[in-house]
Order: sequence, then C-alpha cells, then structure tokens
Amino acid sequence: MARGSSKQAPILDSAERLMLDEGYAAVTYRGVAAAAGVVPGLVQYYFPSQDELFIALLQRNTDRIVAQVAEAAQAEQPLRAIWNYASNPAGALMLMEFMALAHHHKAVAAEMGRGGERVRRAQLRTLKERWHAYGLDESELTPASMLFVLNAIPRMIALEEAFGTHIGHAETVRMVEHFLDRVEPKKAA
Amino acid sequence: MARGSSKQAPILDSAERLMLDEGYAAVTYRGVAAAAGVVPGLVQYYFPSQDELFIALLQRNTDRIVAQVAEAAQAEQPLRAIWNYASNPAGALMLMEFMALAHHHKAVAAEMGRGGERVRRAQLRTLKERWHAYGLDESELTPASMLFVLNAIPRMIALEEAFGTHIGHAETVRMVEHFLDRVEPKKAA
DNA sequence: GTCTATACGGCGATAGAC
DNA sequence: GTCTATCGCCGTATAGAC
Repeated sequence: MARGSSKQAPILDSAERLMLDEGYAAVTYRGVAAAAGVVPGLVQYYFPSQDELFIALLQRNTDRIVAQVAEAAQAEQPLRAIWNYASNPAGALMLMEFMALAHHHKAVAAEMGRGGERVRRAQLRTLKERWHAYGLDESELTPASMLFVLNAIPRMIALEEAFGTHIGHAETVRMVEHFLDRVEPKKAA
Repeated sequence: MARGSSKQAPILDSAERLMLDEGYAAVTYRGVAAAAGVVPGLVQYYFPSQDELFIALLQRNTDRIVAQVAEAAQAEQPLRAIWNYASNPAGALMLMEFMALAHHHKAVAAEMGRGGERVRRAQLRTLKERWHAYGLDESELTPASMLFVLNAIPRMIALEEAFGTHIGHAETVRMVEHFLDRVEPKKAA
C-alpha cells in the first residue's frame, strides 16, 4: 500500500461507484480505467490482480465504517445510531456485492471475515458501556444479539426492497422503532 | 418452456450446482455444458441468453420452495418449520447469488420480486390460520413481521458465518429458540 | 518507480451449417 | 433440432518506454 502516486484514490473511487451501480462484474480494468480517466495498464500497475483491487476497496470501506462507529460511540442514543447506520440501502447492496464476491474469492472472504468482526467488535464495545442503562433482561437479550439483530433486519429489508419483495417490512420497522422508543426515548422538542 | 427434450433438467441441475459451489459467474455456457455432458451450443439452444437460463433456474427454485411451504403448512409447529427452513445455509447462499445477479440483471430482479412475494404470501397464509393460538400481542408482533424476522435472521447468520463473522450469532439463535419454546412448546419424549 | 502497449485464452452472443 | 465458427470484450502476463 501507499505507493507514492496520487492516482490510487480516484481509481478506487471509480471502482466503488461501478461496483455499487452495476455490480462487481462491472469492475473491469478497462471500465475502471475509463471512469477514472487513466489507461487500463495503470490500474493494473497499482492493483496487479482483481483480488488486490477488491481487497483494497474492502479495507478502505472497513476503515471508513469503523470510523463511523467510533463517531456513533459518542452519540447520545447508540442503539438508534446503529439502526440508522445499518438502514442505509447503499451499504446493504455494497455488503451483498462483497459477500457474493467472497463466495468464490478466498482472499476476499478472509478479508470480509476480519472486517466484519472488527466492525462488530467496535460496535459491541460501545454498546456494552451503556448496556446497564437500558434495564433489559440479559438472560434473553444480550448486547451481542441485539447488535446482530439491529444490523441484520434493516439490511435484509433493504435487499428485499431492492428486488421487489415488501411483505412484512413496514410492520417490522414499526416493531423495532417501538422498541427503540421504549429503551431510548426520544426527547421532547 | 417445456420444449420437448429430456436434457433441460440435467442442464439446470448442473447450472444450479455450479452457482451454489462457485457463484453465478461460474455459470458459463461452456462450464454448464461440460458438467452436464453436452456441447455448449446445446445449452445455448435451450437457453438463448444467460438471463433466460438464470430465470428458468429461479422459477424452478421458487416452485420447489412453495411446495415445501405447502408441506410446512401441515406441520404441527409452523413457526419452527419456517425457522428450520430458513436456517439452511445453502439456501441462504443461493438467495445471495440470485440477489447479486438481480442487482444488475433487470429481468432477474423482476422474477426475484415475484418469487419472493409468492413465497412470503404462502407462508403468511399458513401462519395467519394458526396465529390466534399463539396468544401474542398483535399490537407489536404481527404475523408478517414475525415471518420476516424468522426468515431474515437465520439467513443473515448463515451468510456472515460463511465469510467468517461470528459475533452475536449463537446468542441470537438461543434467543429465538427460547421464544419458540414458549410459543410452540416441544412435546415431551 | 511510474506508466504504456500488446498478446493470449476464455467468455456471451450471433449467424448460419448440417 | 442440433451444433460449429466467429466476433468483441474480459483478466492478466509481459516487455519495455520514460
């Protein structure tokens, strides 16, 4: 990493946009190069194989998310912060693309596992500090399970919505927000 | 559909296995043909474009799942039946591949939406018939939201597990099974 | 070290041979 | 109805310019 050129970041930006807009299969050397305004060989110089390009993208993404989580740690309502963060449809689609990629790219899968645990651990650290304040029955709902559910539900909703399945989504969102209103009451205006 | 050859089913079988084992990108005319023991041109004769092959695969899959749901409707414990069905890791991976594919194949996305709603509706019909017996507070937990959560949680767990993230999974499974023990008590042996 | 040009085999799709 | 030949894109390896 950190080879001395300023052209890596724009290349990764173009790759990221292509991946989100058209899927990982659209992240080709020729396509990324055209979008970034460089020649294909230059993309290949910095990222000699596609795996290396995808892994660089994944690491940059994970760093960004961990920074967001660190911010959310300062938020007054960490559960709502996690819920709102996981409710970003673009994030869910990006995660899906990386998971599908990881399914048949061993090196990407390894980086995914590390990144996922890193983010989840950062979230867990925040949540545990405040957990006592929620007064929840720990025998059933633990910080780790609450964290998982608050991430999994909005992401799966975003994916199903993106592909035209809607049944149960609005009611589930209502249910979670009702729960959040109880444990993290909104302040009066 | 139903062009008069007996070779379509084995072709679809090979395509399905390739998709599950190596991802949709591995479902190539040449690869599918080799796996099914036919020449690539024949695969292309039955499925003139890749979209048509994937849609045929998707429809066959949906039909199979709807039939399973119909079986589960007869089960004594429909919530557990849904939970167990959604906990199949291969099913979650297959769904992920189709979602990633749908992300940049319009025709596949349309078929995904239809299929998803079809399955969810079939599950919902079953669940509503028995809902009164669970004695749950409908103001918070409705049949549709319970259905969504029972599908979303084990699938997201399966995906994260496949790629090496584990935090919160065991505790979440324990929580859900504790809930199922309450609303659908296991019989004594 | 940074960047470019080119060649090779595999891919989906198409046209057309048998 | 079945299969082959061909075309333009793909990843990537390599040879070399500056």
